[in-house]
Amino acid sequence: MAKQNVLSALVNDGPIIASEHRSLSAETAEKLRELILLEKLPPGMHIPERDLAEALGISRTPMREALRTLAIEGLVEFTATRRSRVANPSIDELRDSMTVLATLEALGGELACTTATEGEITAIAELNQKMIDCTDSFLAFRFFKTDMAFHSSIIAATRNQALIDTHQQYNAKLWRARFMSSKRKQGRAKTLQQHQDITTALIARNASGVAQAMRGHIETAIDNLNIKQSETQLSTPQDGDSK
Amino acid sequence: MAKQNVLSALVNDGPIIASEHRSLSAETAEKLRELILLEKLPPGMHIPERDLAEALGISRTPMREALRTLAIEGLVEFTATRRSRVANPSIDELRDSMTVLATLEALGGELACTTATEGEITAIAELNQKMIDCTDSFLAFRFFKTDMAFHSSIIAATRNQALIDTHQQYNAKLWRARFMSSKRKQGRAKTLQQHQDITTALIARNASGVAQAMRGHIETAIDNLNIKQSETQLSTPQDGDSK
DNA sequence: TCTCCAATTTTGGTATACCATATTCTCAGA
DNA sequence: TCTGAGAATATGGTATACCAAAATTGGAGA
Repeated sequence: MAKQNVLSALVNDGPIIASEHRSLSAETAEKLRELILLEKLPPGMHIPERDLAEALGISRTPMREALRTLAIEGLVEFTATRRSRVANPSIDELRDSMTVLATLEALGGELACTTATEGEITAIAELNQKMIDCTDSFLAFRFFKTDMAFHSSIIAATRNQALIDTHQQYNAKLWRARFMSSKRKQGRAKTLQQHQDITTALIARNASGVAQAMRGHIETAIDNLNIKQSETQLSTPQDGDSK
Repeated sequence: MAKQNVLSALVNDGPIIASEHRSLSAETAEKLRELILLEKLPPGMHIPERDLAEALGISRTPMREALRTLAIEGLVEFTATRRSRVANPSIDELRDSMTVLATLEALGGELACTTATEGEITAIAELNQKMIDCTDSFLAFRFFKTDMAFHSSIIAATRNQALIDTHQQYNAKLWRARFMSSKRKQGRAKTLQQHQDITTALIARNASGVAQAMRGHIETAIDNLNIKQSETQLSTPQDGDSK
């Protein structure tokens, strides 16, 4: 049974231990999120809840809940007959999501101009600086994580919980696409310039300026997506299931 | 046991029958949605999954899934100890959500100007006309439903599935608040004028005009919310549980 | 009468069993 | 060798049992 072996290989760390008061299903959701984003579970792969639950040493009940959670986030999708698989969004779908994200970020920047404390703006500016320091290094992953933190910090400064939640949702859904986009070294200079523009406008509390800068920033990511699409003719297979 | 009686009273229609191929949990979610929006299950009321499942004639498993689904939509929330209750959003939270909704609708209007077919625009204009016809009648509920359809149709015309999904999510969360806002007869003239402005701009495919009109429209709803708040000093109790 | 702690009850989390349907496999017939 | 029908298997949906933690209750002691 090749599939069983593939799934078993995911469990080097032994069964999941609830570190805090969090439930097994929440732990499982987090574990799955990581496995999907790192492509240990490749896009399109079928996820039989029984097998994967067994591989992770838990029962189907929390696994089902975790899968439902990830389906909401867009990392997992269901076939017509309810079988779950790792989502494999088309470029069009990613573009649609990014379009919404661009609007959410623009709103966030606009609101943050009136709600952010001086301390929060300072922290955001420091993240901007940290990214500049990371640019020339080999630390692509740290660069990316700082990028994400920069954006999330701005949204968090709005104190609009609905916006924070929805933004977080889109971030999860787009994590992989943005990570791939971020690896394009050619785009880094532009990224840094745009971040600088955002930071400058934020310090000046220039609401429309921040909104425009953030919208433009995400639209660049959409452009990168299009470039990536034409360069590598969609390296992600339609069905990653090894069965 | 008073609580049991209250819950049992919800089930005049007998156990849930899956009408199509839909799962029990999906049916249950829809049933709960209705019960919550019509305040058969009042805001703040605790929902013990065992009792409510029994009242609806199903087991806990699909009930749990339904509750998770509604929690995502914002109609149900969980306490620190995972007990579920009907959401009772504060005015501030509603305002936050409406702020995001305003942005989503503005984006929708903007996109629709390039993606909508002539037929879709015609259908939207007809909904606008239908609302005018409803104004003077006693049909507050039909007026409201047409209002919702008007907005959803515009979003649907964007064909941006991410936007459609997220918009639908916010609609569900804000359904009750918008219904209450819609009952203010004083605001109807303004509502109709704004709808007319949106329709006119849409027919002209004036993207920025539609966006601005739709944003302004929702912001009026936020204002209504504030008025409502000062008028009736929050008639919804902090805890509707009758236990 | 009030307070606080322990016993009891309630409640959510998880595991498991069973069922219906979807999917896959096998092999007879062309 | 190919096709298709039926058997065998896989898979998701639901019900149920049990457990640990939370909430409630009741009563002893001040």
